[in-house]
Amino acid sequence: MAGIKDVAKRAGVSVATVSRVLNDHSGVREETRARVLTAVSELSYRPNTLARSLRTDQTRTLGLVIGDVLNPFFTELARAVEDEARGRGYSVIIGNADEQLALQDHHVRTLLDRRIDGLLVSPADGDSVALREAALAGIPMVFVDRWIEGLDVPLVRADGREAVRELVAHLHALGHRRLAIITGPVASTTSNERLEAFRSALEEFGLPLPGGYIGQGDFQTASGRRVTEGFFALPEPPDAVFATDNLMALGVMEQLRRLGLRVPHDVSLAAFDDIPWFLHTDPPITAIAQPTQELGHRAVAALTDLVEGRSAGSVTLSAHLIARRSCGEDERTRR
Amino acid sequence: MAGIKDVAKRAGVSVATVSRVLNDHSGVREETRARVLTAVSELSYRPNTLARSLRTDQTRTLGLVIGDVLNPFFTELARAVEDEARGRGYSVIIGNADEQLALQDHHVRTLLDRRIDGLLVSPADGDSVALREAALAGIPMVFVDRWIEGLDVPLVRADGREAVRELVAHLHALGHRRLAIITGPVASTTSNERLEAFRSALEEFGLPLPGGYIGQGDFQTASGRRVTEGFFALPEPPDAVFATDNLMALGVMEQLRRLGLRVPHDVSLAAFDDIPWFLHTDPPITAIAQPTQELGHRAVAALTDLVEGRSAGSVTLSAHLIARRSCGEDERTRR
DNA sequence: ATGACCGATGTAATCGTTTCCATGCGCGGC
DNA sequence: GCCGCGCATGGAAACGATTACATCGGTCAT
Repeated sequence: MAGIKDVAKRAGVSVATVSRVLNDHSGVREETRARVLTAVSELSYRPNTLARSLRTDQTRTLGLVIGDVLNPFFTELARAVEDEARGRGYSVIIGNADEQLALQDHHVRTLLDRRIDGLLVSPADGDSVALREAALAGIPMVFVDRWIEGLDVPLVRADGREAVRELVAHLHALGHRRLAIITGPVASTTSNERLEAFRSALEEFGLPLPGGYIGQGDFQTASGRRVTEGFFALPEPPDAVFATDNLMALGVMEQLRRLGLRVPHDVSLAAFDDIPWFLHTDPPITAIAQPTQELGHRAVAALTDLVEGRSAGSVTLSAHLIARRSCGEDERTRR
Repeated sequence: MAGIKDVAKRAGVSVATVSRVLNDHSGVREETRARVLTAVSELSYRPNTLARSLRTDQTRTLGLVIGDVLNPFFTELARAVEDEARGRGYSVIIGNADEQLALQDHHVRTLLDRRIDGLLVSPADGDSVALREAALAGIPMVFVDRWIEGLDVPLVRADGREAVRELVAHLHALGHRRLAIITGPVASTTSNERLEAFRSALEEFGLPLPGGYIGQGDFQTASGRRVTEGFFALPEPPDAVFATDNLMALGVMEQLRRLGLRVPHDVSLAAFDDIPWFLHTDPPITAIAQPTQELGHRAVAALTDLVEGRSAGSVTLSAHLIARRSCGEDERTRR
């Protein structure tokens, strides 16, 4: 593979000059620049980014660590992040944590070893040594969607609390009184926020939230199945289930089908995170939608601010309820 | 950030020795090795992969360019690829082509600029200059799922032809006679294979395939909507539609809903690529399933063979039909 | 006693860039 | 006619690792 020296030789100039035209610095005679450019294209020379980054100490690359690449919410986020980053002249390297702390930390370290300029992360549950160290070491870093308490890192997210309250009101209006929730991992910030909002909305409506109606999930499909199985082994199963992400809602549907239960006839279902398929499921699923793309765009904006030496603050957007038929019929959903 | 020199200084040895213990070369006294290791952890030193790769001319990184990150088939593939690669000591950098030739080539070049050791790609439609050059330049490369004619690059894929024939037989048995297909981009190899298999199966069953029943899509949702709109503007619309990927099937459903048409009552629907949601749609969708994970694993195996100097051959797996209710009821699907 | 050899370590070249500094040249002002 | 200046360019030192080769004691066979 041709290097800058080959280009220099062919153009009859020094490597310094080649570098100058490549990074279009001023002060190169037009004719020289042209000679270099032809040499570049004749050799189809491409600069070695490794060498370049080593020298300049910047990679123009952002790392993105997501919870689960099989979760449509995260892929939509990743798509938005990559688009925005590309527009700003950055590449993105995605790490999929598969909701596992160890795998997340593996990716964080790998990305740091590559000397990425900044890190965008939606941290998994638990205390991440790698992230804590990175934050302390001053790596430009922004949390998106999920976060870790006690770290001074800007956060871009959607506040789902009001939408959860709306959801509870919606379920209550439809006559449901035994509402259950499937949470994410214990220490998950988003899941806890959703649980707290759920709990306080139930209180507001004078409804109880027995321990048995709080199912411990992990944001992945299988846990939705498992928790649902538990719910329906209860002497008095819930009459509505709220899954705090879309993959667990899928698990719920799978298990209900296995149990021969119908939505919303036997039980209602709602999910956090709206995805295109929710419109076409049987029945269409009521969901809380986040402005996923804007989340991605804003997160990249914040991160590049940090990377380029500007300061960045947290951003909170809002989520909203999209009522469909999975919680029963009312005047809004019947059509 | 600490460098190898700092470690050397702290351990009271030369950088060469540090490097030796880091890459566990033999011939370092046990006590020296221990001293180095403590220095490493005290400084929490991590080798700079840029420098390392520059020197050794290998990155232990594979590039993966997929058609569309929003397509569950590709994310499942990406997941499998990353798993397998990690097991073999490689990282993966994903590039999302969004089904656009230009974006695909952008990613291919970016990956090559990063000096990845090998490239796994599911090429988009059309003549890719970047891929052609890479193949000619001898970059270790493997195609997965899709391919480009005329390039001598191993291919790992599933042959869908038999399954498509099965699908047509299934539709025919259910009484459908006006079968339509939504293809991918014109030059897409997989889409063409599916179209040809469809056409010859129709022939076998004595059914016509009028031009109006061949809808030109692009593997993305919007094209499914658009083509469906066209089908139902025809004087005699089809009674069954076969979408050659899952995203276009989603588009079909969206448009049918808009038109107030029901599946399978008004029209049947089947898709290539099975995804978990197809079980829960209204009605569940008949699909042709590929062994996606195995595709990913085998592709990585082939690519690492190439990278590590062994030879690699193409692999062809098979796909199979999963009949559900979206094509109407028969004894297999009723339960 | 001597030289060959071996094991443990250090020195320095190298990978492909960028960039600081030096150099050479032409030109205008005096 | 000389000085100084600016412009275009080149030389060489980094960046942080790996690794071929040199070095240096010490051991052992002769």
